[in-house]
Amino acid sequence: MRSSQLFGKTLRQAPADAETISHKLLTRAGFIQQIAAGIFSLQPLGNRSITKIKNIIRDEMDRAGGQEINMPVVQPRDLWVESGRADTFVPPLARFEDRREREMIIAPTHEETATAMARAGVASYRDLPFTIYQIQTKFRDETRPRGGLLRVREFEMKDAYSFDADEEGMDRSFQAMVAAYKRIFKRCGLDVIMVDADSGGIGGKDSNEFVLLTDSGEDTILMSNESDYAANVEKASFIKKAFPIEELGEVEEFATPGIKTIEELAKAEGVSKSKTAKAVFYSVDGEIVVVTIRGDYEVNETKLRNLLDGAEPKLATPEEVKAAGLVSGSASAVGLTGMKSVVDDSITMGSNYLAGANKDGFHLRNVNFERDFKADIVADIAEAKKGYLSPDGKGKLVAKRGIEIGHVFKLGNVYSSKMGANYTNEDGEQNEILMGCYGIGVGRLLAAAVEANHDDFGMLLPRAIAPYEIYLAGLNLNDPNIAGKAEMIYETLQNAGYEVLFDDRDAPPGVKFKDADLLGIPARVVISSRSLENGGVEVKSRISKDAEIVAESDVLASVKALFD
RNA sequence: CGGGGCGUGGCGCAGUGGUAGCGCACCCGCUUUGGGAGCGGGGGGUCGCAGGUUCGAGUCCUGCCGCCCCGACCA
Repeated sequence: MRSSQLFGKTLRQAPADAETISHKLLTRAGFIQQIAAGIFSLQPLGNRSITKIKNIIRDEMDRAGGQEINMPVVQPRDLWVESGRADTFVPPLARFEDRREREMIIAPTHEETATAMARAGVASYRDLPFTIYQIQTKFRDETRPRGGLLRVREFEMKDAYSFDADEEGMDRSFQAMVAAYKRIFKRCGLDVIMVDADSGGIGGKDSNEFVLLTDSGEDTILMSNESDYAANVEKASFIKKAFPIEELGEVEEFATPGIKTIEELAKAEGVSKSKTAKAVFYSVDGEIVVVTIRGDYEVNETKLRNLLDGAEPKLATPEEVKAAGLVSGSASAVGLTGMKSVVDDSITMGSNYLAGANKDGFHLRNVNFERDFKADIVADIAEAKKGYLSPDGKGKLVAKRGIEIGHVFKLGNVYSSKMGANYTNEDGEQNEILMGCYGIGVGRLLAAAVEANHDDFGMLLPRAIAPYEIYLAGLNLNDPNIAGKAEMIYETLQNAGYEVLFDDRDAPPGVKFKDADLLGIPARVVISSRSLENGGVEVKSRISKDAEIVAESDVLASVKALFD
């Protein structure tokens, strides 16, 4: 490709509203164009990188036994009613009516259609297992897109779905995808780690995220400083501090004028926060749920939601608290009736707590679980934080930021049971197909690659996903000698199979060098009067400071050596 | 959805009531060619939209829209 023909110009300055490195560089380099919040077009260079990423993904999906399919973006809403997600998916489905007034949606993901495909195509265990995948557009009307391609509303995702007859098969299919994912990220030059994750709105039991650790990421990852334990904060657990159970004291009310928080209470009584039982009130589908957790921990709302069968817990508003007859600042589960009670297991690891008296300006001493208040559910709903003990007993947790590039789920029968995706087993009985699903955000992967690989001058894309492999710059092409030789080298490199961007513009050297650096093309070849005087052609890697001069006849060998 | 910020030429910005400007980019010519060149000439803007105040609005007021950041939320 000749620069003079290339559509898309580089920008000297990034648009003022670009904040993250990848957004700035991808825009300046002419890879992407923003159309609306979270909606982008790909220009030729960006499209080439994306195409390369997609081809790597296809290659590895195929190698892992996947079969490529294609499912529609526009779907009847009925399909989502079947799965139960029509009204619960977050963000809400984008919907419209077609000309026959049928309710349609724009798909944010494709579990429903994939399940429908399997349901139609599978009759017997002999038809299983298989894995299908596509690279397809999704639309999610996020409230807050951010960071250029990092978080968008419309995006291309590689989504794969596995279908198996039994648990062992499902696990095998899952592991095959995990292995493929590791290869994909490695080939894209990304050092990605796999962490435990919450499965959120997709459902299923186990899920793992593939995360690139970087400060520009929006996810918080907790990992052990001594073992390979790593989890998204939504999922992360830890070993809670346990205290000896004392002899249970008698409940005693005392005045606490002006005391509204756990901190104030603990301080006033001269005890650690772990000696308090904190009550937090949530509104869940209009019902008040009281959550009790030891004062030294905080509630993880994702864990709470999972306990409440996926219903969205929202902190109760002051009005709701009041309407329920609760006294904020002095509330506790003691003596409360008619509302659901959830207790974090930290409460069972201590005794004789301080807690609210449900009376303005008063608290209680020696409050104990079971004796003084009960729970409908006792479970771990505490948020892990840095410094806490790793759940595997090895080391402490440290917190890092990361970008979630991929996510894999063991879905089990979540969709097949609701949508009736069954097969006949060896004994002639009907069984539910067990599924897994596996996603990679393609554009986000590119953005992450830029976040991970750049310097002050521009991108440093790995060869596998750079739009071109070689940036060929001829300086002073008005000189017919240089122009002629540059054309010959262009021919030679292309004939050898390299993807070459030939900067044939009538521009000063500085402009060409700056563009070469900005675009992050891994190799640069320069021919100029100076290089010719020095004995030929200059060959330089994007990442190295120095160039080497080689004879014209050795360009090919030199480039090859540089790539090896 | 809560908080904050910003909308003036392709990009970056200046312009606090009186003729819409600057840098880069773009077009033409000449010169120049190793890190975003020099000189000369030129084109391009309903100042986000709609109302209002005023003799007069990019500038003041009201409403709306869009975009960005933080938070909430999020396969």
